Amino acid sequence: MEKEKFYITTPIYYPSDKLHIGHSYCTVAADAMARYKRLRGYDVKFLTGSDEHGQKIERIANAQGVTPKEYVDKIVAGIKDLWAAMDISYDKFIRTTDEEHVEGVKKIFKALYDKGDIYKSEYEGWYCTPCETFYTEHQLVDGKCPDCGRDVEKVKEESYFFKLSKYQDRLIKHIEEHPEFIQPQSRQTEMISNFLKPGLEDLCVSRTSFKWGIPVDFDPGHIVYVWVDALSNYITALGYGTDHDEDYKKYWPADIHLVGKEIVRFHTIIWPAMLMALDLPLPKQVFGHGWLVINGGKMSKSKGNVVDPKVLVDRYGLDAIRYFLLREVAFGQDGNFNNEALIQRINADLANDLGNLVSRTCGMIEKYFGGTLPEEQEGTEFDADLKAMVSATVEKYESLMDKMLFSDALSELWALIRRTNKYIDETQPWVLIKDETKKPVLAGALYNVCEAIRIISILLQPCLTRTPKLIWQQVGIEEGTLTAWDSTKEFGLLPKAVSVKKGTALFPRIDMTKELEDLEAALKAAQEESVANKMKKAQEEAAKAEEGEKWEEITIDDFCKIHLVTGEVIASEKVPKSSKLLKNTVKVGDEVRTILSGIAKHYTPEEMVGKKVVIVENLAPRKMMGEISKGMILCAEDKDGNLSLVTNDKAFGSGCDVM
RNA sequence: CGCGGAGUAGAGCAGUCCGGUAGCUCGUCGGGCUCAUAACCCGAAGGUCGUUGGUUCAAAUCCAGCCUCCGCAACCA
Repeated sequence: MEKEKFYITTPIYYPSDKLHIGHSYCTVAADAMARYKRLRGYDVKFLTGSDEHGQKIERIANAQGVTPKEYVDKIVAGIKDLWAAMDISYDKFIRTTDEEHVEGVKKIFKALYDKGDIYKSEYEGWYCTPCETFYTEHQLVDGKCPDCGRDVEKVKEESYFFKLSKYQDRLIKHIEEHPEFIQPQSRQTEMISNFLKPGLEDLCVSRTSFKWGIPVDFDPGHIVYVWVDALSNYITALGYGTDHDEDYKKYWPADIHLVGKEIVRFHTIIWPAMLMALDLPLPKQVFGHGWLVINGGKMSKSKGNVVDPKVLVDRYGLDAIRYFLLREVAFGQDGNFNNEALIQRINADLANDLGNLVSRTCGMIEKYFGGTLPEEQEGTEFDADLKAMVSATVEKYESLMDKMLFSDALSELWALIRRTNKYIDETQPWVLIKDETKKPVLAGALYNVCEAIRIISILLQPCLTRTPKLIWQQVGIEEGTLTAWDSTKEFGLLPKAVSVKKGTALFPRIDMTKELEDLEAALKAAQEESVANKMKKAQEEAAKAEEGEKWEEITIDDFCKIHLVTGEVIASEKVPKSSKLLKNTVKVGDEVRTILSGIAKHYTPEEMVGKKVVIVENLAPRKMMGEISKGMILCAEDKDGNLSLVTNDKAFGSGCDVM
């Protein structure tokens, strides 16, 4: 009989830096699901990979003095190492630089073009040469560059567009008729009300401004832009468009695209529209999971709070980290990641509940029976309740795992672990051992505990990849029929004469206060090594060298290029929809000008009025949030980012030169 | 009125779709037990469910308004 297939994917990650715990989160979840389905007897295809093209990669590689390919090869090797360290059981790792992917994308692009869903358009716009940027008519300010205020020239830029708008109605219909398509539900509402209902615009699917990508083979100079390139991976990885497309025929459509909430839009609008255009079936479900946030804030390189999963795995072991990721956060929602919660989970759930259960059980069997239970066993009045709990847990666990509710599934499993600990207390082996006639009862009770542990260990397998085997070694469970998934449905399969061998603690307890400091230091050290950090440093040095700001000596002539003058703020208001900007009306001599400043978090508009400030008079005008700012108000900034206006001591009026 | 998420015990969350005794984990306190990784088991204290109003016999849950936080987007001279 042929097995039922199950195709699950993670996003393909962008190798502009080392991956962080957020990537691990998504990938571990996909892995747990893939393992679960395999254990349930499915023919599973689990795909992950890397999205390697684009301008950003091109730039980083340039800055590091290597070719883009050399750069991504290095990063991808690191990603694969990480997945190996985290026991990610992917069946295929696709790289968008793989030949089969490149060929597939070219064919897909051409097919869409031939069908008329991709068309070439002459995008007319304005170009500012010094800024190297295109603007629409609408964006210009008084017919000049909104950025620098200089003249712009009219240019025509060729681009290919995908007729996304054509599929709008079909998309809405599909989403409404398939409530399971976008999960969780809240994302569906968001997609419809935020993007589909307001109307879709055709999508620009080629670029000429960079080279690192897949060329449009019928139009040299054009590079396939991210949408068609990256999203197609889900089918090119299966050999779509080649002569060996058996996998495509077998596994497509995907059962689940697991993605972060920030890219739900691409996967539920652009990707399905592309598939519709290609006359291919749509994926059955797109599941948008939440983010791991650090103390309430988003994890980001600029905040320097990125957590390196490798550090955690090295310190606490893989299963501790996998458990934490799957257990701590309700899947689909954002969840807090912090070191304290991690250590608490390890101590409370893994060390105290699970680890100690195995340890005390083996300890007693060794101590009371020399390591092997006698065949002669009797039941106790507490058995029925334990057995009922075991079979109820198996059922609930399966049903929750089917819905990818990992946290709830583990929560149920841990209730059983606690129940098993309680069973030991109920049966009181340490009392039974004192009465020779109670030996069969004692043996029976310990047998039941071993049997519960056996079933628990089987259920753990999708989530924890190493602990189940360690448990089997200690409790003397032979791998095979006794560890098959379906064997969880029968209590009492373990041979009566269980032989145990107590090993080292599965999860040693961690000293919280001591560990927190060490962990923090280790995570900091790892951040120092990130590409972003290196790039930032390099940029800072380059900036210092090139512009000679702050540290390099300048001549009086250099200084005279900057015209500083006193001014007086005569009015100030908040810029709507901006949290940082104040729009100030400043009197400078006889002139009154508008200057926008990013100081709304430090000064209220009321405080600003009447301030005698120092401004840069001859700074090129700049447009921000739809307003033109002419000049710049000087502020001092301390190391915490607090701002203090530079004023003049004797409160001279406006229009005085500052030198 | 750009979009979305969140506000429930000291902390982190579930419950909200489908109104009817407010639940879980950690922490705190008390007790039990001693096989075990200072563990395990039992019990207790602790909540005007952000706020105001409405619907209802009954609202954490439904409706309307408001406040606060977070994210997206935009932006930071």
